[in-house]
Amino acid sequence: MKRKVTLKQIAKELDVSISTVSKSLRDSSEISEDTRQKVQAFAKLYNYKPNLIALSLKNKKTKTIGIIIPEIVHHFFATVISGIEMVANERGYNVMVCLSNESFDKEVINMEMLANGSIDGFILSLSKETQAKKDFHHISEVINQGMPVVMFDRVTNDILCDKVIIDDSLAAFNAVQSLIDKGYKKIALITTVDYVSVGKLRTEGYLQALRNNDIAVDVNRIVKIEDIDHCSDQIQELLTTQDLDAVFAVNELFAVTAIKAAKSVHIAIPEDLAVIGFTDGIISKYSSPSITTVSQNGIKMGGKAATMLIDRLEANEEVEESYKTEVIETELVSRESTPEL
Amino acid sequence: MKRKVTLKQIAKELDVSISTVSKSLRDSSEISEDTRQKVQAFAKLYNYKPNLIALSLKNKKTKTIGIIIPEIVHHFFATVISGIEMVANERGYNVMVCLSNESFDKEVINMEMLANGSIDGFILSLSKETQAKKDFHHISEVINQGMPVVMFDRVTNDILCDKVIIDDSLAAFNAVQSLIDKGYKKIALITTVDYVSVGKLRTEGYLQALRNNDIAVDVNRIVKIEDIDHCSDQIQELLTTQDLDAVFAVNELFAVTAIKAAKSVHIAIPEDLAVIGFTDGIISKYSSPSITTVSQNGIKMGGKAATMLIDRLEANEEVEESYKTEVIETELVSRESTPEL
DNA sequence: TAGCTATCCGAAAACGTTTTCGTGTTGAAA
DNA sequence: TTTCAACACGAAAACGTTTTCGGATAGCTA
Repeated sequence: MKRKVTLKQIAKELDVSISTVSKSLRDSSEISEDTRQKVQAFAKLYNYKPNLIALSLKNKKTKTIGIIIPEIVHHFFATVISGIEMVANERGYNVMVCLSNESFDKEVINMEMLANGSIDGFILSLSKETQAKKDFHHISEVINQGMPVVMFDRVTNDILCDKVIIDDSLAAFNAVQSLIDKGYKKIALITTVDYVSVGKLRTEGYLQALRNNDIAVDVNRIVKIEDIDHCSDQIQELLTTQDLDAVFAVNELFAVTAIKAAKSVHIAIPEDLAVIGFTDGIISKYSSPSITTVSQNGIKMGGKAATMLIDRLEANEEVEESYKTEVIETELVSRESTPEL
Repeated sequence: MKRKVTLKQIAKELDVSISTVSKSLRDSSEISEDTRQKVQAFAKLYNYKPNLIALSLKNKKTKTIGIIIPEIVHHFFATVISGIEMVANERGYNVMVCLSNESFDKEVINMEMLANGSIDGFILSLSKETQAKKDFHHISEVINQGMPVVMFDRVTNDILCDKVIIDDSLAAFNAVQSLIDKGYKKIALITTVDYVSVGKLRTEGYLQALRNNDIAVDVNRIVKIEDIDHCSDQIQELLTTQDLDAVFAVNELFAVTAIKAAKSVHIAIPEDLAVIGFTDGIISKYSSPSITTVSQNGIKMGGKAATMLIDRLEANEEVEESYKTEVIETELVSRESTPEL
């Protein structure tokens, strides 16, 4: 077992000073060709690599990005991480991932943990609990300490920082409009409780689309799911009690659950009922029938978030103080679940 | 913007030495009650938190675990991370995640990156390319440097270290046996090319099950997928050219692709053809029909891997040198795709 | 030969901790 | 009054870097 070699050891071995070794390895012109070569050869032989922790301490830069997301077992968030990681790696950064598990407390703890020197900046998406509580002191705190933060998807207006979002409302509007264009009229909505920001926005898009087409909004056709694990019953009730020809679900799970619920009460998809979802996950793609969905492009979101964060980290001076909100365009991916009527 | 406060600043402000501040905050009995209280109050007021990077450098411990996985956009790996993160957090560790994207080079780069001080130990699953190349020098190197490594799922016998796996062969055997028990006889296999370790093992389990039940192995019923993105054609050909009553797929994607392919050629699932998969992902659960599958329990694997790693990191001495391989039990989750015949 | 410049290298500070050891003061015991 | 222990605190080293500055040597010019 040979431990990692340090500058000091090389210096001792070669009987020169630490400074000389450091300079040699960085090809400083201060050092003679001879010494440089000798040191470099020795370093190569012993596979010297500078200790990143020491560098972090010295430079006050860790070259690491902290990511805090509600859950990783969620295709959308996984794609976002993937996007972040790609850009980060390209630009010489690593990522630390923390999961809030939708808990406010864990979000706070994780942020405080990472804020104490471990990372240069945050990319985060709010937990449900945080959104419900509307308590963002932990975020404003790290921003106050001069640490850049980029929020994505689940954001809040209460915090001023860079953001990457999609136009949830518009995307929902377009989705519902596409149903209407295809001839559907009795369109139900399966959405989340209102405090989930994206759920609320998507609901608004749905309502707007109906209104724009002079379709009366029937509250009985709207079901708001509180507990995602037990949404099946509520959805089934919706499908059996209401006369519908289409369903707009604000996420993939609601969409596929609707399909399963429909099948169990012998409603044929898509013949009797069209279904459209949100978030382009693998379920929609591989479900039978495959589900038309609003694609969020997590890779792009993550990549954009990382770019914004790193750009800010590496901005020469803190001249440009203005925060931007990037809107990633969505795309309606047409699949089998929404044929023309 | 108030930057993070350091010991030095507190010391200066209170006109005492840095040592006194440090000791006061750690409740050392060396310091008088008076001074201690004064310092602690001041520290609290200014929200002092020790700089973790400085601690890492001093203690030569980062309290961070490095994770290297082939892909994060893969439900199984996401659950493993989730499991790791849970245990790690409980024991005061953070995680850094790197993705190899199934590339050998990126795996190597990531490992070298993290090995230079950023982390205390690795948890990793090999990329396909690494498995194909059989080049593990980067792993043995970090182990040689005294850094603990725990491998999971995609492991190799060429490296001695702690491992967490499932009994792929046995699990596959059980899956196929369950089909046979239900009366299926003409069972096809959709598997990967051989260099993917788990694919090979699962194939062996399939073969063993057939042999044990005196069912002749028909190579025409075995299809090995090279490119997962274009597996559809190969699978469709299998289904149309062979006379089958069941299919065993070594992963979820193959299983669901088989279902879609079957539907497209009007083979009814599960009436005409039963399907069983591997890896308990969301697709299997939400597919229609839902797919019977071998559940791998990624949470448990991740948790176990983290426990093993941290235990080793915190072992008093390097007394216990013996590496262990933990086998996580799998479970056959019965769903709609495999009714009794 | 005196002085100057160029060349090469080392000492030391800094980043923020923790910890060991030393030191000065105080009070009490002898 | 002397001695000693207890108490309270500070100096400094250490972790591994980078970088600034100063110093030594050599060769050259005047």
